Amino acid sequence: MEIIVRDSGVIIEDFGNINLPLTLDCGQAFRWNECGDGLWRGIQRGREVRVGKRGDGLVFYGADREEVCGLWADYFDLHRDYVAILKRLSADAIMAEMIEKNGCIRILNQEPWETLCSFIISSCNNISRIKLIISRLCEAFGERVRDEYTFPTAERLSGTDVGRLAPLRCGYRDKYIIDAARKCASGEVELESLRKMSMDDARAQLMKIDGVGRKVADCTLLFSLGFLDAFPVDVHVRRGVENIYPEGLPECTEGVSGLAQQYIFLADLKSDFRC
DNA sequence: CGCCAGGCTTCTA
DNA sequence: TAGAAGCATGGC
Repeated sequence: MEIIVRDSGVIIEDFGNINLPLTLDCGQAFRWNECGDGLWRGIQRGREVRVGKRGDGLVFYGADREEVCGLWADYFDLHRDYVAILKRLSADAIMAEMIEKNGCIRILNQEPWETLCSFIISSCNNISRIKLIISRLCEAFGERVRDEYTFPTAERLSGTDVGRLAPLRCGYRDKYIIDAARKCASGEVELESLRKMSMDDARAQLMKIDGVGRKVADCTLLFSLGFLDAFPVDVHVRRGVENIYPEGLPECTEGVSGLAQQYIFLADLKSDFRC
């Protein structure tokens, strides 16, 4: 991975094919906001950064070289060979068309607790309101870092009660957030240990939490724990598969179906995504 | 007013 | 074991 430090920015070469808005602001992560000049501001694991594309590379502002190579390269899944994966997926003509038209969507490696809690909030909800509730959660219970707030830890939330979540206006999901916080903080569910389990075992652990069913569990496995073959099915993916692949997913998606899922999800979410 | 949103739990047959 | 009802909220 070639790194260039220039003009207070840290540039990683060769990842300029990433589609930032589709990766950061289309239902996978909920805390990125465009801040002008094609840059996106976000915060992860307590570190705030601005990221954008510069020519053939990705540029980061507000982080030093070490943090970019460590935290952010992992977050953007830069150690995985997407050129090879996208080439493999392109064996299917429709996948090839969606990839050609929309570029490289990367599957993020987000902090697991933030991901789990965010997708508990996502249930039967729309993306703009999910973002709103999460921003209120962070302002109320997180810690201020420059222009952003950290995502509150499970430990922090396990010490509060359902009543104090009322200002979030998150509806019936409040009790699920508290249950998840208590089970994760107590170690009844050990999120980090899920990485080395089989996908089925890891999913079963997550589903011990109230408000976590198959879909929320699969989002957590895919968007934070490195299970690229997790395939969360929501209303968009169900409809997208019925429309695009009524005979079932093509064979080329095996092992990387989570990434294919994201293209299918967006195809249905944005009706103008594919054609 | 009704319908929908990156669902889940509980009840019922 | 499958299917429906109920659950909060807000945009359209």
